[in-house]
Amino acid sequence: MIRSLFWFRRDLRLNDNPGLSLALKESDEVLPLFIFDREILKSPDIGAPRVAFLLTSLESLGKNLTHLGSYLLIRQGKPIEQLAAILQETKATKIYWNTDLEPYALKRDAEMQACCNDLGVQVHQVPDQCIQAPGHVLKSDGTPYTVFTPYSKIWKQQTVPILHPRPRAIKSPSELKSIPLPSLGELGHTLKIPLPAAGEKAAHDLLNSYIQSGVESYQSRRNLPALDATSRLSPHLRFGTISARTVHRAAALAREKNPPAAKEIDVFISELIWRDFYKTILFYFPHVALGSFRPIYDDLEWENNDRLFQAWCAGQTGFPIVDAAMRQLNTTGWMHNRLRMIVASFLTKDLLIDWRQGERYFMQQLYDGDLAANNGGWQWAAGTGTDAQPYFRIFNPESQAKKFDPEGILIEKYVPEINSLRYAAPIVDHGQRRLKALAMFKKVRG
DNA sequence: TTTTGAGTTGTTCGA
DNA sequence: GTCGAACAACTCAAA
Repeated sequence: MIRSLFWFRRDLRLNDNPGLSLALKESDEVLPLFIFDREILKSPDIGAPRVAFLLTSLESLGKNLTHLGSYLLIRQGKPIEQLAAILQETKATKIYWNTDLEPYALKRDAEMQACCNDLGVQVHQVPDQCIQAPGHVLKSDGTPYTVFTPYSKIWKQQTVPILHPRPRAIKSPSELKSIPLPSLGELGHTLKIPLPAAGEKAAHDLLNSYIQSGVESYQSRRNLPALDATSRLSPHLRFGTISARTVHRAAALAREKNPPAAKEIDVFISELIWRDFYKTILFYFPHVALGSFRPIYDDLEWENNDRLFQAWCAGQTGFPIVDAAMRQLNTTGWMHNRLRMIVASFLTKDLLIDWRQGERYFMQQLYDGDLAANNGGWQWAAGTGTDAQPYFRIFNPESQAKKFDPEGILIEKYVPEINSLRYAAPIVDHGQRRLKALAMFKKVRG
């Protein structure tokens, strides 16, 4: 009788879960479990939105497991200690998990692997996060790409892995002592904004409705934040309540069925490739998590004025499009991609504040906050990253607003006081700050 | 090794 | 108002 553990982390689903499928195939009994990691919970990058989304996703996962005749074992503490205890309690001889490519996770998992080696427990780590795992898209000399366009060209030549069907039943060992799912308050957070529907069903509902109407006009409408023209799948991809492969498959089928919309849908697929690209960059160049991809830019002399930073966070800069964007973030836990670029450019190039401060604020406020994607986006905007925006390309908040919110619908929604005396005066002069930013970059470029 | 072409998402200036 | 060039030469990828 073979008894295994399956460790859920960022893959909170039963559909297309390659690690879980493998565990079920190779075992008579599988115990599914999740561990609240104190290390992660106390990170300053964690905010109430993500913890709340996690809790709801776990609740839903637990119910779904119950329907399959199993259950979700929950523990809290240091993963390696908890897992060692569970291995002992169950006498399981194998453990499965899907690979997580973040630096902290890689280190933690390597330690767990070593611990299992000592205990004589077999470990199976299964690639899952990317559609094309790092190593599948490399230059001809075997090294990783650092430029997106050639990366995406090779990416598209690869075959996309098949989807793993949802298990029909899961046989688990008799119930172990589980802690009840903690409440948000118990984890030290309070949620002050609406919580989007979490869990696998919500993710599939979102995908289906977006594929039915939305994806066929992605390219034309994706840059207009006043329209609800994007999929909103990002938190689900973040927590794995849906797999990127599943999203890709649905988009690829829609593309086949609707050839006139192929170009529109290709841009949507391209965003999935960007997701793989930044995960791969983080995997091969983990220093990006702490500093610039190009070390020369670690010498930039940011002003880091705290009053300006607070005004940016609060959406009180006096620049309507920036304030609307920040208020969208603060009140919904989500920000449209076009707006993310605008506020990132504004923080770095107008306020001359280190991109890492903005990166952290985003992580605290976003439901979809993901290290690789968020870091990649911020480094792009700051001009410090791979494929960096040329440093002289500085967004003008006014022309961006004119181009992408021409009727001022978004601004009106989030900054209703726009035409009254109550509205803040601009906290900086864009023209002057632009020149200052150019000078700041010129200094480190010699 | 050397050479060549290209690079997510822009802005400003001057004709 | 519109349009093309400059921004500043840099780095990467591939031949």
